[in-house]
Amino acid sequence: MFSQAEENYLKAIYHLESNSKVGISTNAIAKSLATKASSVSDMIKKLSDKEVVLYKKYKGVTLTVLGKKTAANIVRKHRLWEVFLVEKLNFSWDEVHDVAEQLEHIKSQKLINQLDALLGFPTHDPHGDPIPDKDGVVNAIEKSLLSTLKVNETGVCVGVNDSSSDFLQFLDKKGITLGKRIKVTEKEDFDDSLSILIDDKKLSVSNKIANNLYIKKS
Amino acid sequence: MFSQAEENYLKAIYHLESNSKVGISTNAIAKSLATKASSVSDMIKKLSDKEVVLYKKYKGVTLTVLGKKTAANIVRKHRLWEVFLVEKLNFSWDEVHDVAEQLEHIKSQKLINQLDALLGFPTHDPHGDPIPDKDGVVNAIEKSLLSTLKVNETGVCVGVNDSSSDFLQFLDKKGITLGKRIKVTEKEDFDDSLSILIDDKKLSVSNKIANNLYIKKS
DNA sequence: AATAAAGTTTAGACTTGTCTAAAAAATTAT
DNA sequence: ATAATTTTTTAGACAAGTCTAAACTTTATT
Repeated sequence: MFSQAEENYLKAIYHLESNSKVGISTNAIAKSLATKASSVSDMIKKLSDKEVVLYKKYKGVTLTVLGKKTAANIVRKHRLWEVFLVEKLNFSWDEVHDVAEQLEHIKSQKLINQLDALLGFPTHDPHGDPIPDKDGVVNAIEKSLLSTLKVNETGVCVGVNDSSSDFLQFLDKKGITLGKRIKVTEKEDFDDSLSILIDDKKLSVSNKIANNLYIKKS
Repeated sequence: MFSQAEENYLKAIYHLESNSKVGISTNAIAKSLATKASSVSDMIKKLSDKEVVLYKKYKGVTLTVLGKKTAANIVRKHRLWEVFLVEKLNFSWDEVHDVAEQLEHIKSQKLINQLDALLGFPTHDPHGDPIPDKDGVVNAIEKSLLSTLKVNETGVCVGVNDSSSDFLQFLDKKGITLGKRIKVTEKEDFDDSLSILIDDKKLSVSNKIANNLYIKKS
């Protein structure tokens, strides 16, 4: 059994590992959890004792098979709760994160199995992120950043890279939601902004936006 | 904002106060939370500093208006989650308590308001206990222990005094569920056991059972 | 009313998780 | 290859919450 703090560390390492092939540094974990490197050092020792991470002093940390499975299960719970909040309790996609951060630590296998069933066994959360299955296996779909599309290419919005309220509310305001088809009509060289077509309407989006919106090319 | 530990103390005091008109003793709280009197003494000082309890050394403790409202809100959340687990996730009434103990500490006003709506604004939890409203007001119904019924009186099951799995599963096995009508046909003097009629079937129940089942006389 | 028993509080210690400051190791730059 | 910089670890401290043991109050007994 893991404490909430331990679970949060496992989750952070899990997310960091998905974007990097080498061991995760103490500093990276500290940054991701808004804590200090010294606290991370302490916690890593505990997690190593519990055999969920591999740790060599000064050499960074990697999840063991058990650690990966444990972390995936926390992510699974987080994302299922997000679906629940949006689908059943009428939360918008920018409101769910903080509550799901709390709900993900609730301990009950039956709870999560039944929740999964109630929601119709969803595969993705409201931000387009895949929900790991019971064994921690993730079925990731092919996706690209909008910024990588070339002029005249089209695709469907399938996810976001930044889940902050600010960004999500901005997308809402512009009418950019998951499932919408986007066509890139122009690219400005000097600021890398894009002109896009969405719902037959013309929209201009900055490079920052284009770097945080995932598209499935089609 | 209150920690989980603080919330658990408030809830314990709230429940103890409902069965007693005097200040709640340190020992009573310790017993109810399965902790030690010394720990209770420490915590009571913190709660007193936060102005949710009134405390005079050696004289027991009572909730302030703020404390009562805070505690009622935790109970409200606990019972709404219990309804959710039974109604939406197919838990049985003997399985919900431990999970609701965790869920009651989730912090989100919107979550609980929407959950209330999803459930159709229930007034009672699966064990027949009343759900406090948003202001902490409880609408208790008239109820009596089965053991207080006289021969030939009838009533409807409306609650339990003991919510342990063992007792609830026992009731399930005997077919005694909330809403069922019961008629007392006989009372044995030597062991205070009862003969009852439920669903036109004759059943014998011990005094212990009769002392833990609430009935609305009718 | 004095004493015994029961209940309550305090003192000091321990655990978890955090922090700051300093020491040690690894990396980068010259 | 040595110096400077960055990263990581250790040491010591602190807060929350708990415990045991001892001291202190209150209540019960005779």
